[in-house]
Amino acid sequence: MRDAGLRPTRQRLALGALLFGAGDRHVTAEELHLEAVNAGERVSLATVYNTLHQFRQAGLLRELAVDGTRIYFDTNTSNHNHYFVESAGELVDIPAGSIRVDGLPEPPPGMRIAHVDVVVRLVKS
Amino acid sequence: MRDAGLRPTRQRLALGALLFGAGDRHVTAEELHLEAVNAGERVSLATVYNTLHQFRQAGLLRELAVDGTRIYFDTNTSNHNHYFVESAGELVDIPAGSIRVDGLPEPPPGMRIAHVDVVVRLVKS
DNA sequence: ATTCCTGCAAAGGTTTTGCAATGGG
DNA sequence: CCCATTGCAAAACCTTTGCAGGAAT
Repeated sequence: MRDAGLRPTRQRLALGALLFGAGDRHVTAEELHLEAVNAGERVSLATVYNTLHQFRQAGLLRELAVDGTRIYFDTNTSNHNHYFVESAGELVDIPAGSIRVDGLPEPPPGMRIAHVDVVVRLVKS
Repeated sequence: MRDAGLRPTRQRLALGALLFGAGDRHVTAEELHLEAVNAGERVSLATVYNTLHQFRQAGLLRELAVDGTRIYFDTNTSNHNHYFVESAGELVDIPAGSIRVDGLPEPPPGMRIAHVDVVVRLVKS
């Protein structure tokens, strides 16, 4: 955390423990805030937003835009893709390697590819 | 339009003309509203939202969730993918067929794949 | 005449901001 | 002691909703 130029404050440590203490996670700011409060942490929603963005800038989280109204953060920053169940607002990892994307055209001049996001939308059948 | 069970009102006709009169487009509700007003149409933002959703339900538009805070509508409903330039909030079609996605795993039981969205995020280089 | 549609303004949900107070280093 | 960080409340945004008036069939 110091490596990222962030002071290890009580709030950041608590949020970091929740985020990285139990495998790969997908959370919204509000979900994480609720979890922290339920765990007895005193932390404001504004600080949760700040912290999530700081962690993302530090490369600890990836931001996912998947439903147009919420922002999800993913603790797994490696190359992988997602299922999204719209009815539940639920995100699930698809293991890296199982999906292969071929045939990407050259990006327009002056641009480079930052990332390729693949979202597989699921509905009940 | 009647086929979709929608009355051809002045507002819907005007928005339809803007959307489908000039090739493939990607718009947000606010952009389309501004365009309509600039073209001298009297139409409210609420009606633009209503109309976009009705057109989407009728299969005339596809909804794209690409930046977590806005909803884009795409007049091209065929199978294709997108570049997204975050700095400009700009969406560009990638021709169908140039990208191939392989190796999709089986969806979880009781679920089926509604759609696969591929977004190639571009940054200035 | 009936039913659907529109517009306005208000409400809703999520995210950001301003600024005084707090607390790491 | 500094200055980054926090918390609160307000504001900013985008989107949806309620309902009265208006338009289409």
